Amino acid sequence: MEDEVDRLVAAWRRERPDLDVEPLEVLSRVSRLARHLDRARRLAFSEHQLEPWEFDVLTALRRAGTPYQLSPGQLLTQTLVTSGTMTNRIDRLAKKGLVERLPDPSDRRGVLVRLTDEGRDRADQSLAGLLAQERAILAELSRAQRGELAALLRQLTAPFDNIPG
Amino acid sequence: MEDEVDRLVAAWRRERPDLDVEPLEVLSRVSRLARHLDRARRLAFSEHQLEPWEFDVLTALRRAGTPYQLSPGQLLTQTLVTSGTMTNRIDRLAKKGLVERLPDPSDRRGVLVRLTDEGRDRADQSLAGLLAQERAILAELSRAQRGELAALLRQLTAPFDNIPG
DNA sequence: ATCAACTGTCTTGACATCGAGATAGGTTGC
DNA sequence: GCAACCTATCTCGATGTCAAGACAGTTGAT
Repeated sequence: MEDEVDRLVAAWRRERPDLDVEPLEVLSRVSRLARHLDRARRLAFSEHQLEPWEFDVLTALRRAGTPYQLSPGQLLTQTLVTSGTMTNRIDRLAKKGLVERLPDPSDRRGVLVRLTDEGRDRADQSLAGLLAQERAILAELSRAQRGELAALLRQLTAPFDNIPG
Repeated sequence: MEDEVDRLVAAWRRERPDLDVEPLEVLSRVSRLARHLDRARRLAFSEHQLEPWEFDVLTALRRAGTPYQLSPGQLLTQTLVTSGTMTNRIDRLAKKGLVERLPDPSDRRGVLVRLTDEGRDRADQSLAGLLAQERAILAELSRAQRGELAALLRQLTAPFDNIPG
């Protein structure tokens, strides 16, 4: 089945036959798929009155295990946003009572962000919903294909995640 | 090589062993890779004093071929933004002299957005830069692997691009 | 001890995006 | 012809994000 990127690549080959646009076959699909996923996630979370950015922060804390706390800095590397954005996110989540800010006992510059009980419940509930939706999207592929795809993507993400970028 | 998603999945398996989090192996990588790509693109385009959103619009018009014009509606489906966003983008590009707005002769509700000569040059210059950068990122994979990856991604994007979503 | 360099978090202002609704023009069936 | 519906684009207000810089606290070299 053809997709929008097939059309995009065909158009470039017509307009700029001098260029090799093969990289777009992979990376334009990654960007476009991510945008589609964002929209789908926004819809899935709206049942739980949660925004995608709230989900990202709450689940990062949930994954940390008891006592469900991380520094803003640790949250940055997991969510790939800037520090100003994270400060703002924590403010809003705190105002909603889903997290609380505690002083870091071992570094007086530092802060620890801790999930409240309600925050933990919201994270748990919405994760199940997200997984159901993602499973539906991935039903296009066999289990073996999903494994292959994950492995290929890992080769591309690993350099970003390991070399400090 | 391990990436951040491996750590994320391992954490969920420890914290929520009752859930099957396999979908995250694929889709969390797609989302994170897209964010990394955004940052890399922003950097690559800054040499040409161009923002990623400007690139997206200018190249959509460039791909259309002479006379390099499309309706705002056609630009929407290619760039996956809302109509309000597109109006705003066209306004700003027009103010910079990179596109111009013309009335659609066949539909008086409609508008045609046309690339100026300078807009076409900027699109052509920045495309070459983007491709060079993307090639570097994809050097992690063999040509055959890139082909496989593109094919697998196409299976996921095709439903979004074809069923009106 | 002290000073310079570094780190972690927050502040600020500019700006791009979204969603909902407004407006004007087109289309269809009767 | 005309009424009801549809479509294309734009307007507006709210909001989330970023980049750059401020600030307090920490670390390492001397």
